[in-house]
Amino acid sequence: MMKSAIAQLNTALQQAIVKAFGPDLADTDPILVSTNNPKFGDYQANVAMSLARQLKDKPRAIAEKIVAQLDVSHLCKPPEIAGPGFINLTLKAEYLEHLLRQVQQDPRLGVEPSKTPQKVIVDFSSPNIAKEMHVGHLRSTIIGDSIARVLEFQGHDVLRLNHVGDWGTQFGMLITHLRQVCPEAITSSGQIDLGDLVVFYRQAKQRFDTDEDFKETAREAVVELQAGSPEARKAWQILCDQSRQEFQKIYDRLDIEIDERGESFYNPLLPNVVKDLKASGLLETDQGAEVVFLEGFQNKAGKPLPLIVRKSDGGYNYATTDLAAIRYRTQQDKADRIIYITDAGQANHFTQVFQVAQRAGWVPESVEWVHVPFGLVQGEDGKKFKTRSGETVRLKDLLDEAVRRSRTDLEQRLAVENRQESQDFIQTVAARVGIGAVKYADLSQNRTSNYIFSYDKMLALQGNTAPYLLYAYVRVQGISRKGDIDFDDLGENARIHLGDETEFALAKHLLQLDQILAEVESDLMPNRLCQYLFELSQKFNQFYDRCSVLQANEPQRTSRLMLCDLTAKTLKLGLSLLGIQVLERM
RNA sequence: GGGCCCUUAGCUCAGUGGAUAGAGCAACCGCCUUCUAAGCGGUCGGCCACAGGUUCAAAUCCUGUAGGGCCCGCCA
Repeated sequence: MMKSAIAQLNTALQQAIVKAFGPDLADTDPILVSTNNPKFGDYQANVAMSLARQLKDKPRAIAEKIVAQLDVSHLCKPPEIAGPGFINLTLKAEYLEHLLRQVQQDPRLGVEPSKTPQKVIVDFSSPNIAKEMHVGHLRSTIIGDSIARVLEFQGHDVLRLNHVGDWGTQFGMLITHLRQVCPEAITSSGQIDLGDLVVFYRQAKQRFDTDEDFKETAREAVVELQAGSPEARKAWQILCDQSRQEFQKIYDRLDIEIDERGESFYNPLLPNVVKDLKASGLLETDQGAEVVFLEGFQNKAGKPLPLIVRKSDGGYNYATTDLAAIRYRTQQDKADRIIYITDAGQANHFTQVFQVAQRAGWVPESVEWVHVPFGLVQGEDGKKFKTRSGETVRLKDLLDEAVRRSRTDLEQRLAVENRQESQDFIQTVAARVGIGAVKYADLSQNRTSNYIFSYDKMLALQGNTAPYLLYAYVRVQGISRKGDIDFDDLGENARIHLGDETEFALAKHLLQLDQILAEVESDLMPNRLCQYLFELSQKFNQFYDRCSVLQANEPQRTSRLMLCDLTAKTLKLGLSLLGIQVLERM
């Protein structure tokens, strides 16, 4: 909504510049930005300073000449010139009221879908078969889901892909080990749970690292599997199914949808990847391995670094799989934008793989490839997040703990306030708040930096947390219950009239949703949406504190009800794009 | 040796060219006969790591330095 206001102001300023200084300046950018302080109005045009040298005049004089030609009276109060030559613009109340009215009648809250919808692939989560999901998967899963949700809302055709680690040497050792110690686990399904599997995996890994004979047998098992032996194949299938069921439990809890397309999917395509690299002349043999030498990457001796696409033992590795995936995603899926959500440590790998794909001519110019990196999850000591005994934290345990703590907080509050609530209510609120807190804590940080994980901070009842935002939403629902208000039926003549400064602040913020979503769409930074929603909640709480709603006289009462309704709808939509569900009461 | 990222208030972090750098937490002081005080207001707190450069304008862009993290040939 405010995007259109900016566009109109931009055009008007450009016209004024031309009127003042002639057609030579037709393409001048008015440098129109939001102000950082309400006392300077809503927007400021900074163009006068930038033109000073070119026009050989003082910025303030230039600003005056522009303002003399500027006609924005239908949108703004009279422009003011301040400081060295800023042109300050303040939107009129009537114009804001008009915009708010439009937003309220629009199920998309004034956010227009993209005019150039794309086919987008979001590659995220990607746990490994036969291993538990742990904190390391948390960020990819949560950030990827949110980015996918925003892009879907913006009208793009999004394919959410789970590139699970379901292939490779680990299956050789796992199958070999299980044949010896627990054969029933790989002959029929449902015999062992993932916890057992993880233990077996650990044992297998240890044997693989220390026992040469075992290592050899495991290698043979890999070959067997790759050759399609029915028995090995079945074992592999069972292991995958078992893990898949466990992953699904986590995804269900997190309310995340994702399509599995694991590494094994690309298996049949790998030989052609190498073959085509050879045909393109990029492939070289080095120390028995098939490699492509990279441009701009050097090893310790200063020689070009190779990307290995076929190991000396003839096997393929993750680089090969990723190359096959890039090719499949551009050529079969016809993706316009491919987004990888992985930790920052893989930045080199992706740059390298993409370089090779590009040099091989597999990626059209029009396709945007983007690695969305994120930092490590650290404990409160700043070190890698571990349990007290030094183990990796299982995602399941992490979520359980968040919900448990959220439940304890809630029960204490109920006791203090002498409230009686059903077990069902307690369970639902604890789960939504706990899971929401985990998600919000992660999403609200700039993802590129490391992230210090703290239950206490994420579940804090005040500050930039999920509970704070959820509470703002609940407050609106409280008004609706108390006043028996149907927000969808406020009457034909319902109008917004802005009076108090908190009403103006809230109204202007509400109208910025479209800009924020456009930013997230291009920058892929969900923390901007978090920041927006947090500020919205703050502005709502300020309004709530200053302006009584139900006790107000008409037409103020209806106007304020509309502001409440818009706030709630915006919070609900925004939170849903973060993958967080709201509550009616808490 | 090479590459990527980070360094902003006591703590956790926003802020990728515009006015006196912002939140939250922590500390201290106020505000519930009134829609859930899980709230609101206020006080305190910063050579934006350092040094140069570009610009009318730099926390923001460029170069260099220091400190921290991560990655770098057959794991993913």
